[in-house]
Amino acid sequence: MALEDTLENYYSGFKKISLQFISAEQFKRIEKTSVHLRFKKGETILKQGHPPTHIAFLQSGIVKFNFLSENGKNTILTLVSAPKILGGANLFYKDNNLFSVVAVEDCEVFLIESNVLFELLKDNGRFGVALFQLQSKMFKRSILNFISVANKQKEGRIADIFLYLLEEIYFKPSFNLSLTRKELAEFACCSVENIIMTLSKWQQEGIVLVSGKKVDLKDINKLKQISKIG
Amino acid sequence: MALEDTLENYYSGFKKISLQFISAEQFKRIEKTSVHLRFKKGETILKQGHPPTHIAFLQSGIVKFNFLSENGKNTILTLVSAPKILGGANLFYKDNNLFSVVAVEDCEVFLIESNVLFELLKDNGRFGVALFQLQSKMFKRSILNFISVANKQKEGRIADIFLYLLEEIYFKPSFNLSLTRKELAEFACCSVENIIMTLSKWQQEGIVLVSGKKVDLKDINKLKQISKIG
DNA sequence: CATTAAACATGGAATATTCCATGTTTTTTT
DNA sequence: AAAAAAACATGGAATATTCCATGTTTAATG
Repeated sequence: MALEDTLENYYSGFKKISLQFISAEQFKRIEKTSVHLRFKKGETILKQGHPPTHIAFLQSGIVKFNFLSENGKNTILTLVSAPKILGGANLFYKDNNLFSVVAVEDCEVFLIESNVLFELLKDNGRFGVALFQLQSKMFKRSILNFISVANKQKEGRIADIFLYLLEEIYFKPSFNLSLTRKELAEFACCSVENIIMTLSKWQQEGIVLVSGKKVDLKDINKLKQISKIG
Repeated sequence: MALEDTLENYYSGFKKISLQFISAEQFKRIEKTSVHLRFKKGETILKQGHPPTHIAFLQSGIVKFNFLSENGKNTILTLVSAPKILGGANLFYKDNNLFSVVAVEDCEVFLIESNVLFELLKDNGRFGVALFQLQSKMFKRSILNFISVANKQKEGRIADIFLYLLEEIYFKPSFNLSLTRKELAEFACCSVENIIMTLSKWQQEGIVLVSGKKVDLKDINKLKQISKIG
């Protein structure tokens, strides 16, 4: 297989979406000023506070959106799996990046210069609307998660993030968790102890089967019920 | 003053923004299918769960973004003062409205058919980007508020919403509160008692002067400090 | 203007959550 | 492979928050 073909596969997701709205020629302009990169688990792709010089298209892997508060506390705003356009609230926002994007699994990323994409959007309303819609859809889940955090107590919140992992990240009830207990706590906005105790409790009740990073959601209806009660 | 002139003033804010990006002729297309409405305090402008048939441009007044959870709990996602384009996450999102928009002060609203605006955006990338940026800016504060709710405890959260009221709604330290204590609680995600007790405490400490709906933020630096500590 | 409902206010009991101490297991580094 | 560091796990004390009971004030309604 020629190098060209391999590269082709790298950004095929983004290219496929783009070519629905812009010409091959216009896409070449994006290609020329873009780079393909691999990030290892734990590496930062976009950094909070930095100027939004790049938009990232996530080709493969899983990333977390990380917000570091003044008081040093970390919050995971959302977790996202490929293929997705990243850049988040930063995408169309002119200020410095509101949050960091960090790999929680090895990732392949297509880094696009934001001003190049931006210029293209000005003459391609449909493309802009499409990208905006992709963003909005992604953030809807994030907003719902926040509402969960705001209104429910720990069990309901933890149930919500496991349902999120099932429905948006792993797509099956049995998976190898990419997040540590600490990260789960940062996602559900509770203490690490809450995560551990709740998982132990659910294990005893037969709702989940947990062993280290291995997770098996045994009773999804029960999880949904816990989520609903709050 | 002729009726025409009066109407002109009604949607001047939106017209002014729009004409930077689209032609007068194109704006006429929006005008034709749009209506101007007044909403009294408490009335719902856009309803959660309804199809997103309209986008609202808020000409004057103050509105809250209301989310009603399955368990019956209400959350105020954000508070917004005119002039602003509403529609929220709904604006570019195809699903039914994610939340309600409700007047907390008497409002003047320009209701635009979303498919008309949408069609226009397809041929006017700059206009779309401008609207998207307005949205993103509005939601940035909302995201920061959520992070506050998720990470800080009640005093820090309540400090944050009063700083928000100062910086984004009333623009001066002394104002007539549009929200009830219950609504403040729904905004800060705590109990009504927390709001009342905290205000009493701050009153005694000379940080604020509260008497019914009248609020005077006496020591803004102290509020910022409370916000920072969490 | 009397009546009713809603909003405001206070304090203590009940509950939820975090913090801390301690120990084990797993992963990473040398 | 040993040592160090990080992650995982448990339970009780300390703290934060909500819930409940009760009463007052303010706003809405017939």
